[in-house]
Amino acid sequence: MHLSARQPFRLECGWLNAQAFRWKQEGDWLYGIVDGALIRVCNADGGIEFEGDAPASAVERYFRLDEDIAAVHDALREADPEHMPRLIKDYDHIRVLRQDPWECLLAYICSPRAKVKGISKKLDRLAKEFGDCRALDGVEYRALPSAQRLADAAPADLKKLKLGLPHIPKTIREVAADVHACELDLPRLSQSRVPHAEARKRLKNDRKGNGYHGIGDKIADCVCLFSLGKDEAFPVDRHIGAALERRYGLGGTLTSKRKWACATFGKNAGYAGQLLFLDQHG
DNA sequence: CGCCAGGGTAGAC
DNA sequence: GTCTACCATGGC
Repeated sequence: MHLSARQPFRLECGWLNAQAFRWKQEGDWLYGIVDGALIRVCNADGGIEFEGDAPASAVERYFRLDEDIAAVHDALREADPEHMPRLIKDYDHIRVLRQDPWECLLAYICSPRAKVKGISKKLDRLAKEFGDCRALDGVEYRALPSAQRLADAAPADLKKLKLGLPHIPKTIREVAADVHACELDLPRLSQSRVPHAEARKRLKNDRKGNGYHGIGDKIADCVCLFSLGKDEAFPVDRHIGAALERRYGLGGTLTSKRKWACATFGKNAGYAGQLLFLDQHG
């Protein structure tokens, strides 16, 4: 089925995986899971072509095809006339995705001190061990496991997947249990009336106010931006930090850099960060 | 502020 | 082949 984009849009495995990690290219098609269903997508005149069992509305929402990206670009050019025009020229085809919040949270818990490709492999191992099989025209693919499935997983089975830093299996189990019990209510946090600051605080701490080990500002902001629709979130990692120092002469802590970006780019800070990341990253 | 925590991997040789 | 530095980090 054809879906048209409101403004310039082009799929590429590179920028897709910099946010969502699990899209796979096979020939002209990109395979991935949207709304629980395996789909394949490719670029088509003025938009994309997709096949699979996900509703068209879910695919449109995931890629944010109906977004008025030109208005975002206008605001960013005005906020920073020195750097943004060139970045927008090079990356006007990308969007900030709207992923499934649980899958996004799981992915970024696995992200610290790993490269994009390494994170993809960890998630593939999780999907192979615990996830359900999906198929499309003979192509098989494993979905990421549900929160319930991981909350019930044996710690040893999680540990053997080599998910990286030692705290990660325990954090996954704790967060999965809270998500499943709706003590960490991701659907609620995705509502536009829930402010970014509240969503970030909820992602970092459990209901008793104890911090989840390994979920700090950066990971919480990635989930806010890439799955909860908080476009003002500005996750600061090594690449973004370096870009801000090089382009804007910024110094200081990660928090001060984040605040500078929020003050400069306002409600579109997340898009600015994504442009800086792609430019810095390659 | 400094340091440390797996483990895969890209790049140098 | 193998040695090394580095990685969408956070906690102490």
